[in-house]
Amino acid sequence: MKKITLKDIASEFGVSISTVSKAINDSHEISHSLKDKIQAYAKKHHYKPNRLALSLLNKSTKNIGVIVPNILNYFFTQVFYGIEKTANARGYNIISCTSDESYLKEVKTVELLSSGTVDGLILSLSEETQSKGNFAHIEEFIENQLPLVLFDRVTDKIECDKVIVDDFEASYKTTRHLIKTGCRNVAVVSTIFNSSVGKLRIEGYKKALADFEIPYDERLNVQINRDDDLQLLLSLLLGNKEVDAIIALDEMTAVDVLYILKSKNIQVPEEISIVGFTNGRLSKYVSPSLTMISQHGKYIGELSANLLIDRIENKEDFMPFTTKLVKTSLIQRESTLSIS
Amino acid sequence: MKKITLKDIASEFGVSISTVSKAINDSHEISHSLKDKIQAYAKKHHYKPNRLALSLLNKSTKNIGVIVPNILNYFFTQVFYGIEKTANARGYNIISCTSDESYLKEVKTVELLSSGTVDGLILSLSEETQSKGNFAHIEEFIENQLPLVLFDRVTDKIECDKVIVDDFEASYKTTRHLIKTGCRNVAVVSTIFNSSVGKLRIEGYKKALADFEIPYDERLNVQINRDDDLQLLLSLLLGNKEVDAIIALDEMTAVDVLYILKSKNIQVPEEISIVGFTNGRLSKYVSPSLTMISQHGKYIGELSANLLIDRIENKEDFMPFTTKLVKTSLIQRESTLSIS
DNA sequence: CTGAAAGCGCTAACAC
DNA sequence: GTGTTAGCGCTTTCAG
Repeated sequence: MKKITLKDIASEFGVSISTVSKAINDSHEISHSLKDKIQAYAKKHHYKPNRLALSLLNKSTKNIGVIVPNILNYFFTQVFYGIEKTANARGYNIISCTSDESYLKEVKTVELLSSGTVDGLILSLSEETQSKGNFAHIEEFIENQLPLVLFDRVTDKIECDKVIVDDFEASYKTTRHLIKTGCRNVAVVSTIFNSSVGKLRIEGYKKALADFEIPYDERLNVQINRDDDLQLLLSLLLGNKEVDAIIALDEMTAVDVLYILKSKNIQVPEEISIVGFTNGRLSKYVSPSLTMISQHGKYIGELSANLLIDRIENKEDFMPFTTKLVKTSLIQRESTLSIS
Repeated sequence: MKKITLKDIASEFGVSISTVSKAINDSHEISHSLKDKIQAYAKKHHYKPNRLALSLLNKSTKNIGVIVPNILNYFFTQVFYGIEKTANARGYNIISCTSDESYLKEVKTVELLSSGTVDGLILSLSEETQSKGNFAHIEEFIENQLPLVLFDRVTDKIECDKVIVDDFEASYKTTRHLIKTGCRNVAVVSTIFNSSVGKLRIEGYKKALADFEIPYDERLNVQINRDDDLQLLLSLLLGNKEVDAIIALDEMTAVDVLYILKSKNIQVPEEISIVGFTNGRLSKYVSPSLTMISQHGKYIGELSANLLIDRIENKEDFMPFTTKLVKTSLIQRESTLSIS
């Protein structure tokens, strides 16, 4: 049995198509007897109005697009989870896409989504897009009158609602914490030095150093490219200076650093403390467990979805754009010393 | 500037709407001069045909629906990744939904998706659906002539393409491996005893025991409910008998078991070996690292997507339904003994 | 109470 | 070469 339409029901009862429509929508202008019969028939045959037709008519799809750089990253998975949950609760579906950190794929995806498939978009910029600094595709998206929420990886060049992690404060308080536990030579290992997020974290780190009158040392700021050998760069770092703490800007790197230190028989945290960004599943279970910064991904997702849907449903009122700053939490475990 | 339509362009040039359509689609029946002008105008104003209108016309949305029980589970994230990748490569978008292991949410989602939003569906049954055994919603989906691929958590009650992990073989070979390393009392800890997958794994386990003429002992088959205290049940298990190996049917449980054993000062693998299902990110990094069964999630996703899209694009030909059985790999790490 | 007609944005026969 | 018409599935005036 094929998908059933109003037309089918109409011819079945020998009435017009609009009568059927009204009957199904329980209009008062239709006689009870007819309504009952038609409704029963519709139920029996699992009639469901075609969403495409409705969307075309109402200019509202009840879909929202989500583009994240990499779904395998636990932080984004969590955000995604938060988005999905609140969007569903508010009657929206998610069209999910991955940019794979590629500028081109991001552009293509945004264009695709802007041609009528979604009522709005939640996006975290790909690394390549951020380092390129070319945002024409999202400007164009906004010109189509479609609301956009940028989260985590954002840019000043675009005016829209944003949800960002307070990365500056996060690395500031982390660095300060490390210093208070007695560390003097805090290094940073970053795989995301091109992204807005990576830069903010470096700024917070520098600010904390400055506040404690510790000079910033370029050599303690280690940038890791995709093909770089972390082991090698870490050896260089350790050869340079008496490093006593390392902040890793992502979870994977934090764990890798831990393992490299262990293989070098360096005691964590006695000799070197480690703190990592993104409190995922790994950090709790490695040994020693890692002190991490939680970004509250699920909450960020919820916030973004609510912001977007509010915007979708109040298109007339021009609310000013907001930027929500989500504070992080430092989750202390075994890889750092306690403040004495 | 609002979204631009054919109508807008038509009135701009004082021609008919269909002329514009033809011009934009580069039809030979339109004069070069007009075509050039219209195409230039369209490009300049970022004209994009409305996908909803096209979908309504072609009865093809180029969307596929994906419903997984829980996106935070790394296996499903991987499958999802695989689906996304190949669907995109073949020109399809993903509408992603989570059932949250709830029967009701699954039913609602399937119904929603069946009303014209997608060309087909990839689904892994929620645990509640499997234990309930009620598949009316997906039968109804199939009646709408929409192709369906079931993966991992499947059922015999539905005829469609399926992609499943060879869970029987997986636990068979795992159990056999453990026995060959000298273990005699292999226990199983399952949180998914209601699901098809969980049951198959128990079957494979039993078969291996039988092949080695080791009697099956009910007490070594531990079922954990969501609210149960693993620690307690494990203590009971260990009090019962000289357990020398534990197979955990999911990664989280494997890690938990490891930590509980460590807290009891039981040596892994010298006193007790551990093997877990799902080779996620945790198992490699805990200490000792865990021997795991990899289900090749990404590959399962790719396979499912290809199967579905093949079916979508060859609706006329009645290909018989296939069930693809994906073999697992046993990834040996430190939590098991080697075969001497 | 029921039906005809218009229109959402687009394409494809079929005229002119 | 260009325009008219019909139709995808549906809702919504507006007539009857």
